[in-house]
Amino acid sequence: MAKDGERREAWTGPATDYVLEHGLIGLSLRPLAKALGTSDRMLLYHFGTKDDLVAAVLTESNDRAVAAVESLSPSPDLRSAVLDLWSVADNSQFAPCTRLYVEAAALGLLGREPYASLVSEANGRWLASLVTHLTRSGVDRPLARRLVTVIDAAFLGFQLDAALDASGTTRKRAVADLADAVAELGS
Amino acid sequence: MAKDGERREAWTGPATDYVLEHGLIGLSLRPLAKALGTSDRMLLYHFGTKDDLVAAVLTESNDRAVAAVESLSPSPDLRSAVLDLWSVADNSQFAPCTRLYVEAAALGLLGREPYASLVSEANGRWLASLVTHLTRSGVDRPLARRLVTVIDAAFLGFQLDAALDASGTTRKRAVADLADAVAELGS
DNA sequence: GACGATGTGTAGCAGTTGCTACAGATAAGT
DNA sequence: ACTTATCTGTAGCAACTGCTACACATCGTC
Repeated sequence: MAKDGERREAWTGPATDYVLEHGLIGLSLRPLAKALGTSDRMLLYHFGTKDDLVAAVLTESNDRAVAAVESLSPSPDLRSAVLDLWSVADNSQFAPCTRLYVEAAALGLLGREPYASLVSEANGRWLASLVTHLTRSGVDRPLARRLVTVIDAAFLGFQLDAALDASGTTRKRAVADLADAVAELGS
Repeated sequence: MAKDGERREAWTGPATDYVLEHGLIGLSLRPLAKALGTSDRMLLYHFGTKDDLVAAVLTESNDRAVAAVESLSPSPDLRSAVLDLWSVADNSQFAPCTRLYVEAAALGLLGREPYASLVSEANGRWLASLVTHLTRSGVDRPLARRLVTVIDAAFLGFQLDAALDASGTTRKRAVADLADAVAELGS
C-alpha cells in the first residue's frame, strides 16, 4: 500500500470526476485508468481494491455535495430554504453527485456491500447538512430533522425524473409545490 | 424466434419473480436460467436477446404494480388516498417492484438503452394509475396530475430509504407528513 | 556500494459475460 | 416416407472483469 497515499490522494479527484460523468454501475478499472493516464495495475496498487477506490470516490462526491450545501447562506424562511436546497441539488455541477448517489443506492438496494454501508453513511452526512441549513434558516431543529426526510426523498425522486424525463416544467411546479407543502407543515 | 411465444410467456412470470428477488443490476442469464430449470441458450432462443428479456420482466413488474393500484377501492379523501397508495408501494409484495424500478432507473440514468426508454414508458403507466386512483377518490383530474409528481417522487425516495435504513418510524412519520402536506395543497 | 523498501510496466490468469455454431431431436404437412 | 420448420442440448468463442506474479527501476540508508 502507498507510503503516504500521495498519488492516491491526487487521483481521487479526477477519478470522482470520471465516475460522475460515466456512471458507477458499469465502472471498469481499465477505462478509468486510461482516463487518468495510468493503468489498472497502478490504481489497484495505490487504492488496494476496486471497492476501496469506489469508497473513496463516493466519499469525495458526497463531500462535494455537502460542502455545496454548507456554503449556502441562510434562507429567509422554510419555503425558500427548500427551494435553495433544491437549487443546489439540481445545479448542473452537483446534480451528478445526486445521480451517483442514486446509482450507489441502487447497487446497495439488496444489501450488496460495500455499497449499502457506504450509501447509508453518505446519506447520514447529507441529511445532516440539510438539517443544518434548515436550522441556520431559522427552523426548529426537531422540526428540521423531521421535514428533511420528506424533502430528501422528494429530491431523490425529482432527480430520477429529471434524468429520464424531459419535461422540466412539470417538475418545476412540483418543486414549488413541495416547498409550499413543507412550509405549510412547518407552521 | 418462437412460433407463438408460448414458452416465453410461461417464463416471463417466474423470470420476473427471480429478478424481483435477486435484482436487475447484476442479472446474469445462466443463474436465471438455472432457476427456471432451463439454459441460457433457451432463454435467448425464446426471448431473442437479454435486453428483450429484461424488457419483458420490467413490463411484467410494472403491470403488477399498476394492477395493484387499480384494484384499490377509492379512498375517502386526498390524504387517505396518499396513504393508501403508499400502503401499496410499501406492501411487501409490491415494494420489490418499486425497487426494481429504481434499479432500472439507475441503469437508465445516463441514457443507457434500453433501460432509459423502458423506465420512461413504465413511469408513464405508473403515474397514470396513480392519477386514476386520485380522481376515483374525488380529486380533480388536473390537480391529481399535478400532485402526482410530488407524491411519486417522495415514494421513490422513501423506498430508497427503506432499503438502506432500518429506521421505519422516521419514515412512517414522513409518509404521514407527505399525506398531510399534499392534502393541504389540494384544499 | 550493498540493500531493503517503495514504486512501476508487462503479461497473464481464472472467471464471467452475452451470444452462437453445430448437430440432433421432434413433430407437422405433403 | 420425405421434407420442412420448430425446438433443444453441447460446446465453445471472443471480450471483458478484478486481480496478481514477475521482473525491473528508483531511492534513501547503513
